[in-house]
Formats: sequence, C-alpha cells, structure tokens
Amino acid sequence: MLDMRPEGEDELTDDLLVDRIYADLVERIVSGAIAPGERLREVHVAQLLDVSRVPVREALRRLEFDGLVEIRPRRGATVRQLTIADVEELFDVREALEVLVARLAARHISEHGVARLEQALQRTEIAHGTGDERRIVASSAHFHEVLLELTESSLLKALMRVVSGRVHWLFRLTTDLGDHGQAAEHEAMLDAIRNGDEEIAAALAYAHVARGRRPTLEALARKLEA
Amino acid sequence: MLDMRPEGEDELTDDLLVDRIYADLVERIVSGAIAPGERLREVHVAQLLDVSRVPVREALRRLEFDGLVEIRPRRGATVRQLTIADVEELFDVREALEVLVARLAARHISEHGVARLEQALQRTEIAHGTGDERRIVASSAHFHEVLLELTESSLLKALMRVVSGRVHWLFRLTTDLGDHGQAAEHEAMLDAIRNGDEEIAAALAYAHVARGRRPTLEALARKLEA
DNA sequence: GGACTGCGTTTTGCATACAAGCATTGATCT
DNA sequence: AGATCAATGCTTGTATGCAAAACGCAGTCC
Repeated sequence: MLDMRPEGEDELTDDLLVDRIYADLVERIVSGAIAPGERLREVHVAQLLDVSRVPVREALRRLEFDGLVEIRPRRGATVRQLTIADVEELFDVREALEVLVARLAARHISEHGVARLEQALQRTEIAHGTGDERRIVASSAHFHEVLLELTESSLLKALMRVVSGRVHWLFRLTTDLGDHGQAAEHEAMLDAIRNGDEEIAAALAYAHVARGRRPTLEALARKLEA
Repeated sequence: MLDMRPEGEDELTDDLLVDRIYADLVERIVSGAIAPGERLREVHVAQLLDVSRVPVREALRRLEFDGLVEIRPRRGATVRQLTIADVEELFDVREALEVLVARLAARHISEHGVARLEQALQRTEIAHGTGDERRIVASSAHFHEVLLELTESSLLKALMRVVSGRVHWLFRLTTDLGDHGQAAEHEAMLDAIRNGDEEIAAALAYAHVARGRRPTLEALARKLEA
C-alpha cells in the first residue's frame, strides 16, 4: 500500500545516517560546541557519533558547501572562523537575493500563499507574546522560508540554503539582534506581496536586510574581541 | 578516461580522483553524451571509468549541488531535464547576482585587476579572430570568471559556481547564442569598473544578462520540440 | 479483471580494509 | 647552533564487502 503521508511536517526517524550526522554537526558548530579553527578529523567524528567514516565524509562535504567548514585536499576539514569580511559578504548577497525572493513571491502569489504567510506572521506574534528569544528568531526564519517556498524557484531555494545556513550561524553568535520591529516589516512585505506589487516588495526586502547590517556587524565585533 | 582540460591554465594532472570523475561527468552531461532523464548507476559509472564506487558517489553529490543531476534517497541519481522554467529561474538569479559581481568588482578594483580583465578581453578578441565558436564562448566565460575573482567574496564565488554550472550546460545546449556584441558589452563594463563606478557597472551587467534571456529561451524552445 | 502479496534481483547505504600523502620528529651534516 | 633530510606515525583517499531498502515479476485471492 502506498505510504501517503499528507504534508509530513517533521519526518525524523527515517532520515539517512548522513542527514543525522550533518544535522548534528551543524548544531555543534552553530552552537559553538565545536570552536572555529578546530580540526574535524574523520575518525574522531566517526567514533564520537558511533558510525563509520563514510557518512561522516559526506556530511563534511555538505558542511563545506554551506561554508561552515573548509576542506583542503588530503589535509582534512577545519571549522571556519566567521570574520567581519564574511558578514559583509553575507549582507551584500542577501541584499541581492532576498530582494529577488520578495519579487518572485509577489509575482507568483496565490490565495493559498497569502494564507501561509499570514499563518507564519501569526506564529511570530505568538512567539513575541512568550518573549522567548529563540522562538521569535525561529518564527521569523519561518516567515522567510515560506516566502522562499512561494518563489517556486528551485535554483533560488538551493542558493538561499547556503545563505540561510550562514545567517543562522551568525544569528546564534549574536543573538541580541532578534528583533528591531522585524514583525512590522514582515507585515508590510506581506501587504505588498498580497497586492502582487513586485517593486514595493523588493524595496521593502532590501530595506529589511540592509537595516540589519550595522547592528549585526557591531554585535560580531564585540563578540570577536571577547 | 577523458582528459578534458580546456585552455590549460594550470597543470592539475594529479588532482584527486573525485575531481577527475566530476569533470568527466560534467563534460558528458553538458555535451549531451549522457541524456537528460538517464539514470546514473554508481556501479555502472564506476566500471565505465575504472574506479570504485566511492569517488563516484562523491562526484554525484557535487553534481547534485550543481543542479545537473537529481538524487533521491535510495533511488539513485538521474540527469536533470532542463526546462523552460529552469532557464527563467536562471536568468532571474543571474540578473540579481551578476549585478552584484559587477558592483563588487568595481568596488574592489586594483591596477592588477584591471590588467587581468584587459588580458581576458584580449583573449576574447583573439578567439573572435579564429572564428572558433567554442573558443569564443570559453573566453567570454573566462572574463566572467576573472570578474568574479575580483569581487573578493568567497560566498559569491560559491553561489556563482552553481549558477555558472547551469549556464555552461545551457550554452552547450544552445550554442548559437555565443555572441551578440558581447565583447563590446564586456569592454563597456571594464570601463566602468576601471573608474570604480559601481552604479554604471551594475547597470551594464544587468543589461548584459537581460539581453540574453529572450534568445536563449527561444533557442531552448526550438531544441525541446526537436 | 484488478489489486495485493511474496520472493528474487538490483542498487544504494554503510562498514571495514588497504594504500598513499602529509607532518612531525629526530638524526646528520655544515 | 641552524638547516636539511629521512623515517615514522597519523590522516585522508580509495577499494572491497556486506546489509537493507526499492523495483519487477509472478502468483493468488477477491
């Protein structure tokens, strides 16, 4: 019989081993449990997680793609240090791509899409109610994910996956920037998208990203000298 | 095994096995030797190239990152079909990212950088002299690579690697678009960059990409119905 | 006639084993 | 003493082997 799972939100158990290793390592790196600059020896990681080197290798390659580790041939993987220059690059790219995301989302908007965005916004409001910083950041990220989904561009999704990986990393490092009226900005974007107004959506997205650059840089700078 | 080094910039003969397999498969897919929709079985590829499955697996994952093949868990890899929608996505993204490339190149320009760009342009002219379509396309791609190098943004380089992979694929499919005064456009961009004028460079880059959309789409459409 | 089920084949996913390259240490020479 | 170079251990790269999941094909039951 067909195993038709309708909209399986979270499918945890059936993952490939590589996926679990990858997720585990991402968590450890992003949380800082594995420090920047540290070497990631395949055998070491393998026996830490009680698996063989093969899936570990593969997970490391993905991490390299995401920019979290650097792999040099025959010299292994090391956790990358997040520098000021990296953050500048990240914001330069986001200013270009988040604009495109908003533009395409507005172009392809449907009633169902509007509903999903509204739901995401509601979750953000609820999160604000709890005051839980982590939940606020997570729900805000969720809004962006839905937006990305609505672009219907697999290429853009692939590219943004790399970008988002670094954004998450950065945000964990500098948690204090969870919100500066982000919810209001999201709401404004939703309005523009609902009306299918690409130009306004694009302008708002640009402003949304650009606003975050300075405080993020300052937060990272403080972190780095500590 | 095919040794396909175009325009041998650097002698890389003792690359890792994975790199050679990857390059080989890219060549075969891009050239159409392996047709879209075709399955890529690990053992088959392995004995075709007379290597083991391990480096083949790794090469296939890279191809997945590049969007050339699709891998579904426990179901193997198949060569992706390039659709009209894919091309639209590609141009949408290029219109955003090539603009950023030009802008950052202009921002970080140095004398050495200008020299490299001039050299790249000269090579294009030489290629034009020979009339060899392949060389023209290759030298044009080279100009873009140098430009990318000058951005000094590793993130942008990583993202553009994915984009360029698809661009190459597409251009091999629709070779007829090798040139519509691209050389002149490159020259104009060089001028703007030399002067460090980000805005002009950005505008030229946008126009440069946007001009190619229509003819490329039409070429692909012709190809698809054939 | 059609769909479900059970089995064998095929193919991927993971583990283990072997080879080759880099790094570090220690000995040798100037 | 400082530099050079060889030997050894450690780490990655590649090959092979094994287990389990997916596909195909009958056969069976309704």
